[in-house]
Amino acid sequence: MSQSTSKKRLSREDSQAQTRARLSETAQQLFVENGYGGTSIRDIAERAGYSQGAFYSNFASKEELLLSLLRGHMEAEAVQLSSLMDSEGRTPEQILTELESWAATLNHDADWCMLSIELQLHANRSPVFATEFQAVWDAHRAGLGRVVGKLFATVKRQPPEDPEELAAAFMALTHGLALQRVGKGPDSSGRLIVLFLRGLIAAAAPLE
Amino acid sequence: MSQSTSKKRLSREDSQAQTRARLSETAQQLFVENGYGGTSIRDIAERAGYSQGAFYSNFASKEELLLSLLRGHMEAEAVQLSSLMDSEGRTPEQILTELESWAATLNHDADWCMLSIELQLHANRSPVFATEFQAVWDAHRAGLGRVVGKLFATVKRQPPEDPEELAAAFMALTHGLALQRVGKGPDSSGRLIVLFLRGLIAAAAPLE
Amino acid sequence: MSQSTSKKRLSREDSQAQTRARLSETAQQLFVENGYGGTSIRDIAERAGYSQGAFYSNFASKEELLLSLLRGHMEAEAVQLSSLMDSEGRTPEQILTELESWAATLNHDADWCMLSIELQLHANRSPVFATEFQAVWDAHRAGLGRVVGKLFATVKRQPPEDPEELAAAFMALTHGLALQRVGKGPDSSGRLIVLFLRGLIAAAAPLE
Amino acid sequence: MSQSTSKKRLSREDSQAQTRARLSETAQQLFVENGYGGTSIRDIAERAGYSQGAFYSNFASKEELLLSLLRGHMEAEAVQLSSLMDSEGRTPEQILTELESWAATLNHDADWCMLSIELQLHANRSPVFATEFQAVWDAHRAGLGRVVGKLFATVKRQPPEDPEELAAAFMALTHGLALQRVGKGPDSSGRLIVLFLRGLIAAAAPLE
DNA sequence: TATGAATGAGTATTCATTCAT
DNA sequence: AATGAATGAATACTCATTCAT
Repeated sequence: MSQSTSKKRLSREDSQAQTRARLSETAQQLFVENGYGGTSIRDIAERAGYSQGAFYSNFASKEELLLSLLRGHMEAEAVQLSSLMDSEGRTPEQILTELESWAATLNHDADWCMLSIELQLHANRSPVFATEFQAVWDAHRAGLGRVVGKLFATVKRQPPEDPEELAAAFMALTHGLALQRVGKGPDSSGRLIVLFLRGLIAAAAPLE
Repeated sequence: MSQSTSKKRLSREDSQAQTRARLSETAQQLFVENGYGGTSIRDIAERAGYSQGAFYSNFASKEELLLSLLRGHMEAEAVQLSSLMDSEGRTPEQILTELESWAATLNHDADWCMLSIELQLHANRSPVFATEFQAVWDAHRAGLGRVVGKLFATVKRQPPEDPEELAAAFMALTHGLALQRVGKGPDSSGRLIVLFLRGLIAAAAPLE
Repeated sequence: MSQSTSKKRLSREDSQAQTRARLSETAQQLFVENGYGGTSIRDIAERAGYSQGAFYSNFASKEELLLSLLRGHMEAEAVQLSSLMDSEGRTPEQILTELESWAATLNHDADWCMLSIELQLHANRSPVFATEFQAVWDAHRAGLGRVVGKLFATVKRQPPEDPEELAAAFMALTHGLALQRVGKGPDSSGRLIVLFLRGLIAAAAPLE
Repeated sequence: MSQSTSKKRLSREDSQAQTRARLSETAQQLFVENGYGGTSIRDIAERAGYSQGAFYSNFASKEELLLSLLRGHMEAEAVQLSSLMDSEGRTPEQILTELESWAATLNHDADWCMLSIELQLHANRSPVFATEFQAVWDAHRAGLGRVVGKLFATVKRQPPEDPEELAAAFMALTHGLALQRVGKGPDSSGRLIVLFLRGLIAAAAPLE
């Protein structure tokens, strides 16, 4: 009578999904605030309003939780990249505008960016984590690289570097700026990426 | 009897300075390897070959040691920046080459760069540390900003952005790339900075 | 409708009996491998292929399960002892051979023996358990004591000790040897018991 | 001035030795009472009147403490065995009496015996521990084996079994009886060992 | 100045057990 | 009857820090 679509009672699955989601969310906040190493499972559970045991009913370990966040990260970014790529026949100006708003969106929630830094730092320390991380990272880099390559093709100029390397540089710029910015002013990485890209195009040799 | 200027026996002061130096050095390595939070005072003391007590004879706390490293950081960078600035009458090409080698030097010891990231992360967490850190950071940013401004002046172009902001962007790029690179290939931040700068110059309006 | 005597579907009772049997069996293995204290209910349930809840549907607690194993133990041993006792008119040689094969059987499944040790250890710690354990133990000791007494009567010699004490000593020997033997060579307790018994007989005074 | 032989102040070494000794002693009691697995480091430290950290200043882990107890065990037993062996020209009766008092002494402190069982159980579970344990065990077995061999030589009889195997059987008997006896009556293992030995001698063939 | 034993709060993780489904 | 998410206390062990030597 009272379960299924009711708002009061959640089915067991939904209830666990909720617990898991709340723990994930809280963990993400805390990783950004205090770093991965500086965040204890007790902190996460307490702040999310659960027992420590509840954490272990949902995640096998702290690292597994980080991996789970990484996967969420990956999915969100894949969505954004595909919207940068899939529609045809845009002008270079349109592509640049979209790139700028891509960076802005990514970082409007500055937390995403700091989390990304925590992920990178942890990948540098845990080989297990590094393996999964690398895959996500490479995919992302390749996706953004294709956008950059497409931009140069549209303006009929030769990219002065492997577009993937340029993409990696833009990601690095974004992360480095997030590190500087924490809690301070607004994010300028979108604007700077566009500025740099315009410069590269201006200095690039025409195709052929 | 046997101390003072002898080479065998160090004066008490020198001996303490040596202890302090060895602890600092070891701490820096460990912060880079394992992060600030991931490094214990016991680790530092043990790896440096001292007791934990020796650590507390030289530093009031772990954070005080980090501040001490920050000051060393600052001095080293001030030296490098001043050598970028002080000689007159260079061609734009020379300035770019020097900028490239500046980035290369800074990161040839990639450790410096990762330590810088640890410093930034910790500044985001400890207000006490943040204050001291900000001063150092601002000075550095201003110094590098002047170099960038000088470059645009030399080529008689209008910088497309406050030179200090560009300087911050290059530092961000350098840090972001260091994060990506750990343990992997060689550093490419110098090359990329020069590439971006050439682009900006190519796209910049002439002065007046 | 479709259960009762069918072979495909077990009646609800049979199905629960099966669950209980599988949990018991698995628990016994694990107690032997890791000790009573070293075995968690989760381990038992998981290895048996059930949930933790299923455990609590069948046993009130871990100790209750141990008691259940103890009762199984008791029944099995009672069967073996009665087969040592019930047939009349055997020669001493036959009795000794049977004793040897009793020990061998008991320990061929060395697990029985290690479980017995775990039971004893736990009885030393839990008064509740000790009470039930004592009853089983005493019955077993009396039964084996009668076998020993019968042997001395058959050879018309005076036992040099209360036959029950001798029986307890043989059980102790068996357990002590099991403890030494774990995972190693074959069990020699049967042979040693016979060796010692022959000695006692050789040294014993004739009756009257 | 005031340290060294003073009773009030212990030197740092002595003070640590005392801490270590108290922790060892307490641990031994608790291992006997609750088993190795059933004893927590918190229990040990609390009962001994120290912090948990003090435990880790003295022992690297719980297992290392067990190894330390094992070594103490070994030394104590070596002393007892050598006193069984070294004086010449004893009658068989004297040797038997000494064997009886050996068993009695060993177990007068019944704790030793239960500890020995805990050691054996743990050796069956931890390969690291097993290695060290085996060495001690083998030495002990060989020592007691020599005593048994000497006894048969003295009475000019052929031992019906490798004396070392007989020795192992007596140790097993002692341990098995300790398991039965906990908290109950007095130890009878010395008496039983002598009884069995007399029997073996009575049944043994004369030397050549 | 340097030592390192000791502290007490903290770490990640596992436990037996409960209870809504 | 069986499930498994959740609990809260316990586990072994590490931490930064103190202080008598």
